[in-house]
Amino acid sequence: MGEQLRRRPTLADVARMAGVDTSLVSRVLRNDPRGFASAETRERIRAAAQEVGYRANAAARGLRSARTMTLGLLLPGFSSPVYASIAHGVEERAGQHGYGLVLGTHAAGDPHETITDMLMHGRVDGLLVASGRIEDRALRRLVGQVPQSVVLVNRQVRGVAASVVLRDADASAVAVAHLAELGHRRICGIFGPGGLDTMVRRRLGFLAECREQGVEPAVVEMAERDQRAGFDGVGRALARDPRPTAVVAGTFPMAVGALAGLHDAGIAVPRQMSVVALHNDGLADYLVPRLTAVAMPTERLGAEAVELALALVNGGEPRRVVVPDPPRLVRRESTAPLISND
Amino acid sequence: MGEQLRRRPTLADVARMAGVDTSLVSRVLRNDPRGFASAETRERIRAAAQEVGYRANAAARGLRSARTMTLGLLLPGFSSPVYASIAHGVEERAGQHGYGLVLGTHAAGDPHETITDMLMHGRVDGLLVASGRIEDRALRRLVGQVPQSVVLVNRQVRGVAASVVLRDADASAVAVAHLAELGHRRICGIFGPGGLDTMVRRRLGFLAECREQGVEPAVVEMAERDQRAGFDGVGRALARDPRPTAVVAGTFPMAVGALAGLHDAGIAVPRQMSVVALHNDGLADYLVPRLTAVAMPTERLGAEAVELALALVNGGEPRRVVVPDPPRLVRRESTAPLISND
DNA sequence: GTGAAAGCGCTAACAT
DNA sequence: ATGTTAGCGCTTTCAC
Repeated sequence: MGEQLRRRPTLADVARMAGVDTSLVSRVLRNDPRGFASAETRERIRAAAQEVGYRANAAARGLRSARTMTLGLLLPGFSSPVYASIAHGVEERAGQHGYGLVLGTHAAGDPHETITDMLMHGRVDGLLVASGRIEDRALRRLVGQVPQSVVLVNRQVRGVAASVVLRDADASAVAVAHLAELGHRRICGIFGPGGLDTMVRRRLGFLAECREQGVEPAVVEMAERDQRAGFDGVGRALARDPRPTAVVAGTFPMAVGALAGLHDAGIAVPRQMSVVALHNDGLADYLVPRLTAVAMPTERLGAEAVELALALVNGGEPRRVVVPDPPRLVRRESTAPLISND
Repeated sequence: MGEQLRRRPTLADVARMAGVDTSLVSRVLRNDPRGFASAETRERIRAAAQEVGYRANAAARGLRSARTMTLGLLLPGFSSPVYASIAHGVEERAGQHGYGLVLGTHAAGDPHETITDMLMHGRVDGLLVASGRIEDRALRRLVGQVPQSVVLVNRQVRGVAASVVLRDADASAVAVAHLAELGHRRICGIFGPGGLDTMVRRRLGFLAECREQGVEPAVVEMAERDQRAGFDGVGRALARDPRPTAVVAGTFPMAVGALAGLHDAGIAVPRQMSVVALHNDGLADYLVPRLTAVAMPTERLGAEAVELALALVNGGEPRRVVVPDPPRLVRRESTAPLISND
């Protein structure tokens, strides 16, 4: 019959119940190698803990050990499928290491505030920044204060040594190569703002592969990278002379918007215009037509970011990581061989 | 010239620098009403804190005050637009109250583990459960252990007293009324699993409004509520005899799937079949055709859940809240007047 | 194999 | 208006 406690049970409660000292309870419950209690005592302690429903208080533990076992993840918002996927990868891998996740977005407030609060108050052991929107300067300033624990996700910034990115240039190349193989010779790339380094890499990869393939490239640069930007961007692509016969959209939402824009313009996809998205998403199979896309390992991106962050937390050196998995073409219905040359 | 500290500055550092006691620093920095320091001292303390870059240690503060200033949010995953929107509402409102957000999903692991960990270890002051997938029993068990701090979001469970839901039945009614006004007399509702209480309410509202409007209802119940379920579900709807002339999809992704399914079946929307989605999303404007949808106040749902949780944390009584904002029809291109009776 | 004691950084009750 | 004191619950030497 355990005494009924009104308050949260503490180590002391368990210790009293098992007739041992708190320190021993602590060691046993954490499987501390230095806590080699006799099998019998161990059992008694475990039973007592079980009985009162003991749960270590995270604050006390964190205060004492200076480890929160929590990682922070800073996102631009919850909406984009790419960020959802990254977040999923982060959460899963963090969980495998026994780490929890504190989430912050900066859709509304001042990004630098959020960042500062999480790291500076010691709420998290490390911070993953997966937002393209925070200014480089703010980032450098932050990292100047706590260099050991900030990892950039899907982004590189001069002066920040720890980052994980994907093979963006190769993704563009895969898209272009696919279209070239289908016979397209005038391809338009619709990209987001040139200030975002993913976009820079994708555009460079696009241009390089066009040259490689003997394809005439056109580039449209938009101020955003959402559906509307794709919708508007494809209008600009159609105005080009000579008109391209295929489009590479810099993001998945842009491709969705491009599809809508082409439909509104009365251009049939893929008969009159082929469309490829950079990044894949479950939605692709439910669009009309089903969207050909270049799949990128976004979950793994999140997972690798966690690994790097934990390495830093444990005193490792900052590194620039490129997730090695190659981008992979998922062929669906929005691309087809070039038919007429006009 | 401030001494350069290697370690994180603490209250004691600031106190020493300002030539006062730590307790005074604590009070001044928190604007504690009982800490009426002289303007001059206050300034000195603020300056010192600024100089060394003092940030209160969250663990120590949490340990002492038994408040973490953090809320937990349990989601089924990051993908669904509805959950993204709820999460956004939660984060924003929590932030307004100075609360941070710990995120947990249970896409992969055992949901009850995640829940337990967050609440039981005192990492969060309250927990918002926005997952339809966790079994009622597990939920009741959890709430039995920590009744004061668990709020169900978009869900009601017998035995759990604190919850916030939307006017689901009214959303269905809005959709049906719209279709009835367009002349439709045979409407099919495609819903997710009957075990989810949102789905129950939407189906009931659907049937009630059909009766009200003198419309012949058909109901298709799917095991999921994603795009695929909508795709497959619309196939089942088409097989009904007499064939319905309009479809109400129980979720937004289901409507997306339904659109795709109808296209594959060669049924023109809205000429041959009207489609309405329950819940709205930015994607609606970029589908072909643009999707008519019933907008529901999901961000506010999240915000209200935060309010309720904080009320509980502060000793308030659990309540069942229904967000009062009425569902609102957003008319786009996927619905049209009934043309032929066959 | 187990216990005693100190202290992480902060807040709050009680002085003065 | 400011300082003293105690202690939140845990981990960690160091002793025995």
